[in-house]
Amino acid sequence: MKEGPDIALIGSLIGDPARANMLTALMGGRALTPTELAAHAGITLQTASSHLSKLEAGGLLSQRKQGRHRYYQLAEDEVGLMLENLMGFAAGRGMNRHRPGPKDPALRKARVCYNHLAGDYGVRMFESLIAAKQIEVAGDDLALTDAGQIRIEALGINYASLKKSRRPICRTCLDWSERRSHLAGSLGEALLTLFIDKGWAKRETNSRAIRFTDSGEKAFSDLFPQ
Amino acid sequence: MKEGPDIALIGSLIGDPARANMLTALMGGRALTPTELAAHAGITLQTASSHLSKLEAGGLLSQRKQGRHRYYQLAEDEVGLMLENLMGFAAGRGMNRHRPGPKDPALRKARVCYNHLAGDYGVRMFESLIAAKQIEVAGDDLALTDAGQIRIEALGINYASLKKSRRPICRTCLDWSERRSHLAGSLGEALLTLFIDKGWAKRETNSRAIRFTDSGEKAFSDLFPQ
DNA sequence: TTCATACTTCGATGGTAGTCGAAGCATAGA
DNA sequence: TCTATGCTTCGACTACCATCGAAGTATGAA
Repeated sequence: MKEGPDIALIGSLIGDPARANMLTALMGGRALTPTELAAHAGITLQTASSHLSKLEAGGLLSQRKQGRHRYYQLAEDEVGLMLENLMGFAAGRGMNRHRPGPKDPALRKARVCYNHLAGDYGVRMFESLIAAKQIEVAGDDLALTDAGQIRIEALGINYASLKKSRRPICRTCLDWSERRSHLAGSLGEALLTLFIDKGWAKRETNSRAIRFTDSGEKAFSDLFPQ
Repeated sequence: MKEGPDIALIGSLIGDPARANMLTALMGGRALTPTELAAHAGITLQTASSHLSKLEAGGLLSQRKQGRHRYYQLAEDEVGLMLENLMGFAAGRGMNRHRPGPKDPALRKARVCYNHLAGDYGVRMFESLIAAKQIEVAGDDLALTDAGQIRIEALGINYASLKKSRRPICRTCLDWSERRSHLAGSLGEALLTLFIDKGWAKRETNSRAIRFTDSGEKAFSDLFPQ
C-alpha cells in the first residue's frame, strides 16, 4: 500500500464538476479569463478564482497576465492528452452529462482537442498520413518520414521551426468519440492552424466544435483521401 | 459548455484517497475482499463497503461472491490502462505520496500492472518482441505476426484459446516508471502467468512488485534479449 | 486624481460526503 | 439448531470544501 504516484490528487482536482467544466472549456484550445471560465462553469467569479488557483497549483493550468486580464490555459500538451483519455474512458462507460444534443454530431465530426484536430476528421487525417507513409509508427512514438517533411513544407509549414521546439512533433492522442488515435504534437497544432488560416474551417465561439466550409471540406478530402 | 463525457464523475471516484488506495491495491491483479481492501486503505470495513459499492456502480470494479467472501477486481482491462495512464501523468508531475522508499527500485524493475508485466522488464519484453517482428504495430493497434504465433505456441501458450475471447490479444499500456509502452491484453496476461507458472518469478504478497529468481532472470533475458 | 473593470482574498455559511458504531443478513461449519 | 465470520445497511456525527457576499488590490482609462 501507499505505492506509486498519487492519483487521488489529480482525481480530486478533476472530480469537482465546476473544475471539470472549466477544464473541458479549456480543451477548446483558447486561453480564457476567470470571468469567462466562471460563466462556463456556472459559478461566480470568486469561486472560479479559487478553483483556478487550485488547478494551477496542481500543475494542470498555467496563467499569463495581460493588462488587467489573466488568461488561463492547459499547462502542457500532456494535460490535454490525459483529459481526452479520461473522456474516452468515460464515454465508453456511458458517463454522459447530457442526452446527445444537436451539437453532438458536429463535435463528433470535427472538434478541437486542446490545440489539434480531433473527431472523425482528425482520425481520417491521421490514418491518411499513415497510409501515405508520411508518418511512421516507430515503436512507441511517431516519426515524420522524409516524404512527410516534403509534404508539410509544400503545405507551407516550416519544418525547421517545428523541430526547434522541445515539444514532440508528432504524437498520438486517443479520440473519445472515434476510439482511435489522431495526430497531436506540434505538427498536429500546425495543421489545425493551417486549416483555419486558409479559411477551410473555423472554430465555433463557445464550443469545441469546428465547422468546415464546403470548399474547405473538399480541399481537406483531397489532401487526405480516405 | 456541458459538452462531451462526464469526467467529473470518474474524477470524483478516483479523487478520494481511500478509493484511490483500493484501486491501486487492485492494480496488483489479485481479486481482494472488502476486509483486505479496508486494510489497504486504512479504514473500517463499513466505510470500505460503502466505497466499494460506489466504485462498482461507477463501473470501475466488479464483484464475484464465493462462499461468504466477496472478491472485488477491476471491471475491465481498460480500467487498469486508464489508471496506469493517470499514474504516469501524476508521476510526471512529481505527485508522489512518498519519498522513494526501499521498495521503489523493485517496483520500477518489475511489477504487475493489473494482469500483465510492467516496469523495466515489461518494457524490455515489449521492445524485444517488436524488434523480433513477432508483434507488429498496425496503425492504432497491435497484431501478433505469424512468427509471433509460432513463438508463443512454442512457449506453451495456446493461441486458439486467446483468440476465442473477445478481449484484444495485444494492447499497449503506458508504463509510468519507464514512460514507454509495454504489452497488455490477453497475451500480456498469458505471458505473466507463464513466468509465474514456470517459477521464474513470483508476486510479492502485499505489493505490486514481482521478484524474479536468478534462473528466471536468466531465462527471461534469453527469451527477450535487449 | 477619480472612476471603472478585472480579479483576489477574507469570512461566514451550508451542504455533502466520508467516517464509524450498532444492528441486521447471509453463509459456513459444528 | 447454535455460533462464528464476512459483509451490508442504517443512523448519527463531523470535517471539509464549494459557494458567495463584502472588502481589498491592481491595472487601465478619463
